[in-house]
Amino acid sequence: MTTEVSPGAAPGAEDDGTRWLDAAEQRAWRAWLYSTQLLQERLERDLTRATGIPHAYYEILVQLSETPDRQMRMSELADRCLSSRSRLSHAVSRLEERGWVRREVCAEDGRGLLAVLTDEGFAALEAAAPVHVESVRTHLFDQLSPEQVAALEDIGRTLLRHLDPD
Amino acid sequence: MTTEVSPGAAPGAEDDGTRWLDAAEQRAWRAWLYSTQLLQERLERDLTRATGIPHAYYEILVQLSETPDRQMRMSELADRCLSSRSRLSHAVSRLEERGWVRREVCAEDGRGLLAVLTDEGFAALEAAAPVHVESVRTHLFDQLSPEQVAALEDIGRTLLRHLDPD
DNA sequence: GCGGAATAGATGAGCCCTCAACTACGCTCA
DNA sequence: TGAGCGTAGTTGAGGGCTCATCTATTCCGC
Repeated sequence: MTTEVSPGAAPGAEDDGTRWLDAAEQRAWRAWLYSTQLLQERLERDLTRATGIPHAYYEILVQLSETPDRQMRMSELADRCLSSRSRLSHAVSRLEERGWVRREVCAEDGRGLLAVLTDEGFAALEAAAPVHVESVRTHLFDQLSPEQVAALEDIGRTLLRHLDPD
Repeated sequence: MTTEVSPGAAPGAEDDGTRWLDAAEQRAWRAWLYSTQLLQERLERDLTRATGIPHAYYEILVQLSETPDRQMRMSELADRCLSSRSRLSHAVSRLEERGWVRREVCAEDGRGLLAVLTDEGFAALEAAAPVHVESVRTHLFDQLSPEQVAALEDIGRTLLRHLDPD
């Protein structure tokens, strides 16, 4: 039994209707699975060790910082961070405890809340950004040729059209 | 402030020594980050909903099933699963509770333990495999051209040489 | 053989995430 | 105007992971 190849693929190749992976797909799958897992763990570890900020929280700070008044509705923030509402709610609570974000009531919609990036939060992001970029560069872009970078973008965009059609 | 581009990149482009990302790198980074995140979440959700098996546990069952006697030293299993010793130890405990794996003392090394895949564990893997392959095919390979699949393998291998030089 | 370093693995605290409720507010239509 | 439905966001339980720590065993040099 292998991951994605039929249990009997080598000898008998029974047909159970499953579209098992061929050898090239199997190799690509393993390469993607292992490289993304290791890269994510590496980036996460570099960032948290140096700054104490998990990448998911870093992403929240980034999204808020990119907005004109450094504030955003919770649900829009969740969408931009590819986060569930629940996850964002928990995360913003933690960021509030650190004093990096605060919640404000939303004037237009009594149900809504605004997440606001504080000056402390912005400072934390400014301190973390160079560390994180260096890590991304070291473990990703320094390893790839310009052609590979272009292919990576192409593949990523292709997958996003399917996974997140907006 | 953007993720990987200097805070002042647009107007002043101050030089603080950080090797910020250029526009193409920024696009590739976002495409990789979002697509891997969504794809992993999607595969994880498909697998756990249909079978109750998290992907990390599935990987353990796969590795054990690929070995001749369906057993392996804990530390080798951890290496093959790209897992920490601690993570594997916790995971095998959960798998033992389900009756899918059992631990056996290792004859050659009194410190060591063998993780053994049970018949129930093998059956669980056999049931889960078609579901998982279908998910991988639907969300990954059905979306990509053969050239993209080849590029994906190439990029993954390149990154693995750096991240996991064995 | 014996003392110290290295290796194998387990364990528990703490953190993050998911999932399934749950509250609160707005919108629509009779 | 108020019943019902949809939307915004929160909450708590439960599970998986990390990190530091701990025990047990083996290896190695003297």
